[in-house]
Amino acid sequence: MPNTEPNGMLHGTLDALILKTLTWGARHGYGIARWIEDTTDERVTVEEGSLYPALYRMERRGWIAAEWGTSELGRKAKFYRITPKGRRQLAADIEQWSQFAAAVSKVLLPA
Amino acid sequence: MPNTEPNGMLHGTLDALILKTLTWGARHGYGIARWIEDTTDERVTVEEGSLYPALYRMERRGWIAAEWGTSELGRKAKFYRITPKGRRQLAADIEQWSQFAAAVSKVLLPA
DNA sequence: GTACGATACATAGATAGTCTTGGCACACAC
DNA sequence: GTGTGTGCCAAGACTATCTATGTATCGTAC
Repeated sequence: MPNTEPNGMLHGTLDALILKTLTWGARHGYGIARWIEDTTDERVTVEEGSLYPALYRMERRGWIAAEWGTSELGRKAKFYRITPKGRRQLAADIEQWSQFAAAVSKVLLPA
Repeated sequence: MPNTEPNGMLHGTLDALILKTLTWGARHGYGIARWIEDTTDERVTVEEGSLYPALYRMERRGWIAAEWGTSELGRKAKFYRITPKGRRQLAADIEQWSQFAAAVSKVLLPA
């Protein structure tokens, strides 16, 4: 029974998830969302109304770069790749997530 | 070097952190914030502008109950305790956090 | 005697990001 | 010819956090 993630828990982690996805190669927006959902067994879902604003935001900040191309199924699609600046951001985000997740778990799941 | 948590990463977890804190006994708002920061080695900080609205919200929802009393230092303070409804909510929140954190870590920190 | 930091609560407004909903376009299967 | 999957986009609502500020008391240092 997937979809354990309802409210705004993605807050602050969506960017990192997208950046990390792109380290495996360029992908279009739709493909990014599918990949994240597949990888998390549908426990993290990415709504399109969250995905595209996030992509614009990150492109504006220079973390990713976009280019129009053709999808595997022959459709017009915009492909994103991660930039060097994006990789630095990702590294910082991952460090931050690790610290934060460990801290929260220490409170919520004490031995 | 504490304070690794900047932006709105607390989103969706603050309630659970507060509820969990109260399972160790009734506390006033200020004490809750101090306890969370101490327990996480200052890696999670709780701003007062986030704390008090959260307490009101949870009281309104019946997850916690408030009562005026006197602090350890002899000051007037409002003490909160967790209700049975709050305990059920906490259990659900913890389950949700575990699933979510595991899913995100699977993406961000692959072996 | 006053300036400061810690304790303790409270509110207003800004901010930011996600979610809801809807629309467009194409392809394929039934 | 209808539905489902692919793919993009935008407007607005929503919600929670953060910033900033205010109140008040107390102890301590100067």
